[in-house]
Amino acid sequence: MSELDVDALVGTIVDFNRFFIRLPMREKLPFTTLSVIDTLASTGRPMRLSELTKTEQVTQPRLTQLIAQLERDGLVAREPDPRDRRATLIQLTEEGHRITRSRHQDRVDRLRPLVAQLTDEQRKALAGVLPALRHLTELADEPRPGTVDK
Amino acid sequence: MSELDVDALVGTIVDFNRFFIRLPMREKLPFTTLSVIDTLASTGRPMRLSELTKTEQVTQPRLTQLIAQLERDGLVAREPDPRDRRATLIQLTEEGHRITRSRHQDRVDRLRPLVAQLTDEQRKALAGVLPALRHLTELADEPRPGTVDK
DNA sequence: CCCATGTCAGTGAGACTGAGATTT
DNA sequence: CAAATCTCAGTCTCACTGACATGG
Repeated sequence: MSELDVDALVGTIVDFNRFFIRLPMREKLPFTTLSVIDTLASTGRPMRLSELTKTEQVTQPRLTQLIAQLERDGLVAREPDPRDRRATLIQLTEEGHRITRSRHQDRVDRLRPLVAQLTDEQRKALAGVLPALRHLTELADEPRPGTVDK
Repeated sequence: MSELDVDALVGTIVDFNRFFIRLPMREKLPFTTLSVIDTLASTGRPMRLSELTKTEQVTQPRLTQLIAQLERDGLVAREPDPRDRRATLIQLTEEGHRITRSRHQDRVDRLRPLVAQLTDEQRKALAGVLPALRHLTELADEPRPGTVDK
C-alpha cells in the first residue's frame, strides 16, 4: 500500500473539513443537538437513550435533558419500549427529518458552484472516491474483530 | 459536469465525517478551542483577535476570554501589535503546536489500519482525490469574485 | 468626532458528577 | 440482590448581549 500517503490524506481531509463543516448556514443548532439528529436519521430506526450514549460524546444525564428539549421542540418523539419498560424509544418526527434534509440541501447548494469550477479530471476523481469513503465508513462502524471492548 | 452527483458526494462525506471527526481521542478539548488552535496552526502566522473573529464562529468577547484561557494554559502567546497599539498578535506556542501534531498523528494511527483493509483500487482513488479536495478548499477560502460582502 | 479593537459585567444555555427510582 | 435504564439536583464551564476604555 505504498501508493497512498495516509499522512497527506489526513491533512487534506482536515483542511477540507474546516470549511465543509461550516457550509450549512440554515437550521443552526448546537453541535450536540445536530449530532443526535444526525445519528437518528442515519440509523433510521427508533433508538434507546442508552444506545445514543455510545455514539454521542455526552453523558447520559445530558442526553436526557437534550432529548427532553428536542421533544418539547417537536423534533423527536418518545414512546416506552414495549419489550423493556425501563427504556424509551426515540425517533425523529417529520420536522426532525425536515431539518436533516434542509441541511443536506444547503450543503449541496453551496458546494455545487465550487465543484463547477474544478477540472473534469478532479470531478472524476471525486466521483471515483465515493466507494472508498463508504467502505472506510463501514469499517469504522463495525469494530474490527479481535477487539473485545469492555 | 454530468459525471459527478453532488448530492451523493455530500451524503457520503457527511457519513464519513461522522466517524472521522471523532477519530482523535487524545488531547480532548472543547470544540471552539480546537478550532482556534487549528486556525492558528493552519495560517502559521500571528493573528489578531478581530481576524480570528471572522473564521471562528464565536463572538468577540467570547474569543477574548477563550484566548486568555489558552494563554494561561500556555498554548498561545500574545504580544502587542507594534503597528497598531489597539491590537494584540496571537500565535501558537511550542506546546500549542505539539497538540496540533499529536491530534494529527492520532488520526493517522487510527485511520491507517482501516486504509489497509481497502482494495488497491480504493486506495488509489483516495490518493487521486487529494488534488480535487485541495482545490475545493482553496476555492472556498478565497471568496469568489462578484461577491462583495458588507 | 467617528470607527476599529479589545475588555468587562451580567445572564443564560450547555455539560458534568453524584445520587436516586424503577424495571429486569 | 445485582445490573441496566433513565431522571433529578447542584455545580461548573461555554457563550451571548450590552456597555465601556482606548488607540487610529
